[in-house]
Amino acid sequence: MVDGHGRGRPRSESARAAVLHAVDDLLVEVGYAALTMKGIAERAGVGRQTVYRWWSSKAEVLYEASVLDARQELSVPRSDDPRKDVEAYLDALVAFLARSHAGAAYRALMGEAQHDPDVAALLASRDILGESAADVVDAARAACGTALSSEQATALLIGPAFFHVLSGRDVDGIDTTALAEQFMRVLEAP
Amino acid sequence: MVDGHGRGRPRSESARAAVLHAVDDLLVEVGYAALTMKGIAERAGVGRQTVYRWWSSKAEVLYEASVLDARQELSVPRSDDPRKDVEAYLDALVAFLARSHAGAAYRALMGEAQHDPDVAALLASRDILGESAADVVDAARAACGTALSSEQATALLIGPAFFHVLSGRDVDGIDTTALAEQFMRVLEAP
Amino acid sequence: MVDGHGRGRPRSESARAAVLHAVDDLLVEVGYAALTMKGIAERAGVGRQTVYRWWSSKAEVLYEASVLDARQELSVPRSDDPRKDVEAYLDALVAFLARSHAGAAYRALMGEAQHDPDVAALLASRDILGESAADVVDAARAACGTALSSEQATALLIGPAFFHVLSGRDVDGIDTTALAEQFMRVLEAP
Amino acid sequence: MVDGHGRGRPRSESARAAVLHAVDDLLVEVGYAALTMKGIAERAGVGRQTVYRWWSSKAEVLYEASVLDARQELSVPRSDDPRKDVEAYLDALVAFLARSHAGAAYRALMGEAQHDPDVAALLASRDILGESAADVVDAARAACGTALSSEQATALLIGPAFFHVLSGRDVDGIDTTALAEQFMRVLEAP
DNA sequence: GTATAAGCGAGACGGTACGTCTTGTCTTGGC
DNA sequence: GCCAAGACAAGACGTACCGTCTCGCTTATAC
Repeated sequence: MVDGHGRGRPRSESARAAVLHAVDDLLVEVGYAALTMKGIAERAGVGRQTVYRWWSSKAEVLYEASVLDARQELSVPRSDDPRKDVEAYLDALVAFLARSHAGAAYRALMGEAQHDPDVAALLASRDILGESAADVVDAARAACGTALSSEQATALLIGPAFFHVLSGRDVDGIDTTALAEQFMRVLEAP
Repeated sequence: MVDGHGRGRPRSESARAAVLHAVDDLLVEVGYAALTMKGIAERAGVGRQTVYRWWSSKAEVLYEASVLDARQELSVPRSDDPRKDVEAYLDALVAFLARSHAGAAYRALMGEAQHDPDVAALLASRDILGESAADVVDAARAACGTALSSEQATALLIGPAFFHVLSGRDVDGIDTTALAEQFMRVLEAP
Repeated sequence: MVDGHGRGRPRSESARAAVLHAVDDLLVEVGYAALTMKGIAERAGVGRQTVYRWWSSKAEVLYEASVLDARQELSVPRSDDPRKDVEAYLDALVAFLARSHAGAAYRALMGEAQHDPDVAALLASRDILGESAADVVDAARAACGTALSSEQATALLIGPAFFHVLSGRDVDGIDTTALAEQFMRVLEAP
Repeated sequence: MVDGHGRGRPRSESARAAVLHAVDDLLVEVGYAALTMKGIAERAGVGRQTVYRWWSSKAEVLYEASVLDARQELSVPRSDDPRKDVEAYLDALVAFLARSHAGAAYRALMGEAQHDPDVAALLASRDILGESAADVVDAARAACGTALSSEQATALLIGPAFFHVLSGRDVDGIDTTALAEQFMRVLEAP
């Protein structure tokens, strides 16, 4: 009992992995609406109670399955040029939101959060987009000496692309170079 | 057969109104997730078939019931000062997205659109936010002689506030005056 | 609306028949313990709600499916000789309890009634065995001028065979001629 | 290894007693239908595996917990008057079947035996009712010089009361004096 | 005025996911 | 090797909603 899980059979790591794998597959195959706890359990070859024991909703499973991927996809290397970093980040953001597997999960959860307080709380527990942008935003703010708060700058950076994708506009119409330039212009204002 | 509906009993306007009224009430009372076609029909005192006859999903009913009202909430009077108009529009936008009844319906549908192509098509059939911003955006563009396209400017105007609200951030933290200024600064760039 | 079922789609007689047929088949195939509402519905090609709508438990379905058969199997023609009628009834009773399809259902329900008050009430609503014996019992009582009440005579007639079968004794060891003679001897007592 | 249990920790007598005690309590509190192996284990403060290790079903636990006690409830002292002994036995039988704690367990198992061959075999392994009646039946048979076999006489003695109780008839309506007289009359027949 | 036709409320239909429950087994650490 | 704890796969429970259907009734136009 070194790991504090008390007595009894320990949690099956293989069952956990099978569930997370299954939910990943199913999201692509059937979409979020047709994703069900029953379907996840059956696809994972796992009892339904086992899924309910560790996750309380399909949103929670999806969140755990995708959040790690999301953080990785949204991390971009830093360079000496803040403007270039901003543009690279915007490229990664658009790729994530519009084309990535994990991004589809994120959009589904963000959507669900609009009418389910539990999902909203889940997403709020980890501000995936905000965190991913924090480094590049702070570097740009420091370089420009702007008066904008970190939160204002983050919304300014992410907002336009976020709105573009979530409102269903054509993703190819996004000019990240221009977005980066606009962002820097605001930060450089006296 | 003056109105082209052929023979047979004409559609009941009172049933239509009862359904739209019921869906409005129910959204507030039980939320989008618990909104069901069955519940709408029962609340409206209407047969379920009658609801299905005219709308194919709860999203369609909600769209007709609430979202179309959004346009009036988002229309702001024009003045001679584009900057003031931009700020007034942003105030209306934030009030709509974060505090309005119709805005809650809009956010629910926008969320649903992230994983339901039918709802996405429904929302795409009329770009409510983009249309509402068109006048003020075009006026500002004309006044500043910017190189930004209408679509770029729209995303720049709406995006930050949109992201702020949909990502669950504190609504009171939105400074529309600052957002308007940032927007104008980008448009005024050489 | 002549038959009082009010408005709405009328009950499907084919669904009712399919359920009763299915429960009959399943009792034989899988036994009472493995009989489930889910199984009945699936076997009948019927929604589960449809079964629950008209019967509240597997016991009720089984009761409705078997009671008519039971009454028919237990009815014996009357003759002029009460002793012969008594013996004929006992033959029918033993055949029903020990060898009949409907009798298996009856024994299952009688067993369930020992620990389920709802099933007990269901069986009490129609005293199948008592009713079936009433004619022959009353005729014998009239012929003998006994002091035994109808209920006493019924228990005396049915009891020994009933106990023999339900306690798991060998059915072939039942001598209905002897049982009939014993019964008549008690009735003929001064 | 003097007591034949081989190596390893010996069976815990306290666990065994706790299980039997728990099943006794639970039968009264929740009834047979709601009695579960899980519930028994939890009530006894015992692992589920421990219950399964020594009994294979709730019927077996119940049998060991209650039904074996039945023998003492059904044993009546012998006198010189077979008729009085018969009546005393019938009084004990009715009290057991209809009012005793152990009798409730017996009726539950008898019922279960009607649709579960394992339970039927369990009950058949020891003919509790028949054994309890053997002495009084044999004494009466000897005193009367009847032609009835032991099995026939047993069914005649027990059957009417057994049927009366198990068919849900009013227990207070049983006249054991009359039943004893009827039984003796048949035995005394030429 | 009398068909004909379509809409209406009601509610049953077959289907299927929900979240909970019990089953019997398995896997820990502790005694 | 037994024990308590508790996770495991399996699958039934009874409820809810899905979208469709079938009723009798109502309300129109068309003949």
